[in-house]
Amino acid sequence: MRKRGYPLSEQLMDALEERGYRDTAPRRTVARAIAEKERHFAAEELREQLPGIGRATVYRSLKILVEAGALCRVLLEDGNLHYQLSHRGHHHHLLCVECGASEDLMGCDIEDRLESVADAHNFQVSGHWLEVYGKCQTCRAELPASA
Amino acid sequence: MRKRGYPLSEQLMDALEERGYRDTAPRRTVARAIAEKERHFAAEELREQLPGIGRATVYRSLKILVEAGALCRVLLEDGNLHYQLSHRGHHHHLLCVECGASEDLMGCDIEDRLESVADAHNFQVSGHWLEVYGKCQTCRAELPASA
DNA sequence: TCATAAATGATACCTGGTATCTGAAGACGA
DNA sequence: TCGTCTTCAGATACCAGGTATCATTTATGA
Repeated sequence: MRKRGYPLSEQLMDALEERGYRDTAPRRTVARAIAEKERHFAAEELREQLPGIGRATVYRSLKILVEAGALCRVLLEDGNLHYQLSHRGHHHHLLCVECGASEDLMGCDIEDRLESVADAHNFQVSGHWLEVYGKCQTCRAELPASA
Repeated sequence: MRKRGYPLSEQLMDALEERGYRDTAPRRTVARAIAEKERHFAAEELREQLPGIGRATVYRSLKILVEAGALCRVLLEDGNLHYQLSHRGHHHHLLCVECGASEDLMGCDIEDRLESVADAHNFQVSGHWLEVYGKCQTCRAELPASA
């Protein structure tokens, strides 16, 4: 849950401290860089942006932030794995293939539908992965060719 | 579409020939190995099973079989990519996390639901990726603990 | 302040996959 | 059946993204 009134990077650090992780300078640097991201990003992209921070540290930080629910993984259409700031709790993404924007899809009824379809196969659902690709509102307006 | 009455490996070869690929001994070997698979499998697993076939050949064969629609990719819960024989056409998988079985989900109405949810966000859907994880009928019967 | 556990960064390694290149094999017309 | 042309195969080098290892540094709490 992103809260207003204090910096996003602090919220990331808080999420780590809640889970017993220490407050260190490299982690703050990573958190600040992530907090400035407006889009989903690749791990390697983040690393290149932080030449002073070790590779392992960047990857470790991403991993624990995902565990803490502050970041989530995004699977791109080309199979690459990206990260983005997360509303905690289960949700999906509408990913724009034009501009890379991503919109969160929360509290939709796709889960219910899945459950009932799976039920019909006597299958007990424990999890799922869903990413939706397409064109966002802005890009539809800019490129109305196939709208 | 898998047809009855002639070997699956022949159907795989046919799918390749339809697309202009040649009928070669290594490809037949790969096709036969794939045809015997009852589960989704990793590329590397297939390769180890075929020590006489070059690494590149195995990967190339998988690639063109996917392009030809005879195989499809499966994203496992742990993020690994596997392959499995495909009913041609768009479908999803119910993947059992206990035994690895996978059931195809065709002609369900999840797409429609996606469309309408996306519509509400002024988002034009062009594609999606969906995998469903859980427990299949057989495993539910064997391990009724959390059924 | 100090002891201790945790974190860091350098680096080696691993996994899964692709690119390159040379020789071999299939396709096909004469 | 032969010759030619194209595709294919296999070896191997390479690459990307990520993890393991380990000596050193740092945060933390008594």
